[in-house]
Amino acid sequence: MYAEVLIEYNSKTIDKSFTYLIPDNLDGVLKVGMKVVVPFGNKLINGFVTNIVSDFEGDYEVKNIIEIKDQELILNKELFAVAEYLKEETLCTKIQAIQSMLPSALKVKNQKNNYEKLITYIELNVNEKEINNYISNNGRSIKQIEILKRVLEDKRVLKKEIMSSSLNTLLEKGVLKETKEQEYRIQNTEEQENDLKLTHEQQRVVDAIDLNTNNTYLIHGVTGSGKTEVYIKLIKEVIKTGKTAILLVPEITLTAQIVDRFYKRFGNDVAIFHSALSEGEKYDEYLKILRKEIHIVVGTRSAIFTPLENLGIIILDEEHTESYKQDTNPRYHARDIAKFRTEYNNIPFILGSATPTLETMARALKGVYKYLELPKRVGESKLPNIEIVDMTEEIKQRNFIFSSLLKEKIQDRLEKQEQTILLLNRRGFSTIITCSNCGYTYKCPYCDITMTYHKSSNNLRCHYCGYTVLKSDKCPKCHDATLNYYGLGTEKLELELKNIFPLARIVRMDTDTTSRKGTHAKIINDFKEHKYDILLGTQMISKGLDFPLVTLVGVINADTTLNIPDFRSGEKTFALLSQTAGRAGRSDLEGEVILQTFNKDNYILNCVKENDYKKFYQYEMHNRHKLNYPPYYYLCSIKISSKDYDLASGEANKVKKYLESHLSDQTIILGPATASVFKINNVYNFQIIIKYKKDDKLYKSLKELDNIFALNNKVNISIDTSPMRI
DNA sequence: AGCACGCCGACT
DNA sequence: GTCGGCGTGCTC
Repeated sequence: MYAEVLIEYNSKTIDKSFTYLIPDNLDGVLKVGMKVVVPFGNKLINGFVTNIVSDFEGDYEVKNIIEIKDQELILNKELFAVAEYLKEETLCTKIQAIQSMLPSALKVKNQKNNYEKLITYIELNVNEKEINNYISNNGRSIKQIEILKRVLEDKRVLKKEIMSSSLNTLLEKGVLKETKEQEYRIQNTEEQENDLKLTHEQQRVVDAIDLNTNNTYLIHGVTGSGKTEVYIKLIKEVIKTGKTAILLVPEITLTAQIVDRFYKRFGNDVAIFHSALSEGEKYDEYLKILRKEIHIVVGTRSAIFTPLENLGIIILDEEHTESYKQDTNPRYHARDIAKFRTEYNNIPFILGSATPTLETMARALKGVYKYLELPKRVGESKLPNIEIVDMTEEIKQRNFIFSSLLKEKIQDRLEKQEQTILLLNRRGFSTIITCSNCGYTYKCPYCDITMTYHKSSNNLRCHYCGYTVLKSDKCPKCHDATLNYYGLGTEKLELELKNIFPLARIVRMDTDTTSRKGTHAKIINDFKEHKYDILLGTQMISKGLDFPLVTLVGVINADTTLNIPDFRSGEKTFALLSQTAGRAGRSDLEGEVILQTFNKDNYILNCVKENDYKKFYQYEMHNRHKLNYPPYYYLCSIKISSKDYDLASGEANKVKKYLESHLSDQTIILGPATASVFKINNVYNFQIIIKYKKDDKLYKSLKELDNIFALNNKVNISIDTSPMRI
């Protein structure tokens, strides 16, 4: 028998399987999907068995499979299908697809194979009578007798509890023996809680979902509307029938709280995956799945690849979140993989969000997805009241960071012993120019995105289409000479806050203060227990957190995300601000939100204020239609990069010509333009954007391009078929 | 990916 | 005359 093996090397030139002979000792044992060691060239490397065949034709000599690695790991049929889909969609190699689906401990190249955490027990090695004989002999130390009695009584004792030289003596004499057993690093210790009674609205949503067909549902529920309870109920129904479930969540701020809740409601039936887990922890969680010990997976993006068999439902919470898109190869979106798996298994796919992406909402309104709404918060709590503060006026009164209204409200909360959350939108580009007097930013007239400043040439460029204007000395709108780079850090904000409120207990949460493992959860817990009055942070505080005492949310600079050079900046701003506002007033205390801005008349900010998603949707859809953006057109982005400027630019132009001659006339090809990060590590980046509705030749042409550049080691090409930002 | 083979420049 | 540059091609 022969095995076809996919080799660990990730290269376009060997993206195919190689045939090996199955030696007698592995005949019948070796299965498709196993990881094996094989000779390749003059080395031993790893690979995956993709097929087993009885005969083989070829004029080369086949070598033997050496051995099986990671005995428990077997890629099932579905996973292979997912890998194939991933390869086709993202233009990566097959092995890279498989590689990205596995936890690092099981990745194909991994040489280490002792991830199992073993704990040692002590047991009797001889029968009780002999032990008693041994004890009754003279000269046994008190310590020895004590240990033996303990083991006689408990039969099995943790070694670390009785570790001593006496124990070693007993082991050497062969009276006692060691046994090792694997222990999972993560074990649920939460107390079990009973199910909550769903509200009528929640129940209506649950009832509307058919668990036996492959429909996609959008649950559009405002912040605090109790989506998680709906998910729990659905999953309960699914596992009742013996099937399994995957719940995808955004990054860790949210995972911690949701995981707790799942442990409380599903006990040990849950495996978890997120970036804060160690390699060993992820390995253990993966084993629980392979051993079919659990039915539910809760995790971030990569959890969509977990090999749960007999899947019954996939739920993608906070559907609009960007972290579902991987921005390194393979550039997949978890939503697409989830779609694929739900179709494969003929099961429902649930998308949940308070602020769905326009793509999803458009599909829901067209009836492609079933639309389900949770328009009200659970219980007594109401959506917060939102106020917009005009910072151009405040600046005249020398309030540069905090408006007088925000200061007043914070003071009020401090007195009332309630809590405040302050959001600082830090993701501003330093290469964006804003008028600090009126808030004006340069926008491309053709693409409606913020233009980026290039210091060397003192001009502003659109990195979608390449349109360029010279930077003027004065603001083109208010003619004030205050055009500058806008930037403010959380640290500075914290300092300023301490000056104004010296007695307030303030905690800051951003990438600087949460880099160490566990600090994240600690800040959140401490804040929840009211050890602090004010939580100050970046985007990471905007999602999913539930603090009953928070009644005030302040957004310091609501504009920053509006000015990100991206056609989705409006959508992102709406989502971020709505989500952040949703942190206020989640209990019976009423919440209030203050948005500080230089653009008080901005349409999107006013949609946030009125909490009107539909209005935002209409407005933004109109923009997208006008400028041929999604959901009206699909996008694809191609990045061409090289250390050599002329080479990069030249190849980029060739790529454009190639596309123009190969793609449909209906397809729009923009660029090449300088990419949003034009020069990084001395590498120049150019970008071409493709907008298309339907183009049968697209994937074939992209593949072709990719293959051409695979042989070019001076110029690199990177294709993203579902770009989040371009 | 890694390694061998092969064909042209400056050196013990 | 040889050492070594990296372009090309192969690995079951």
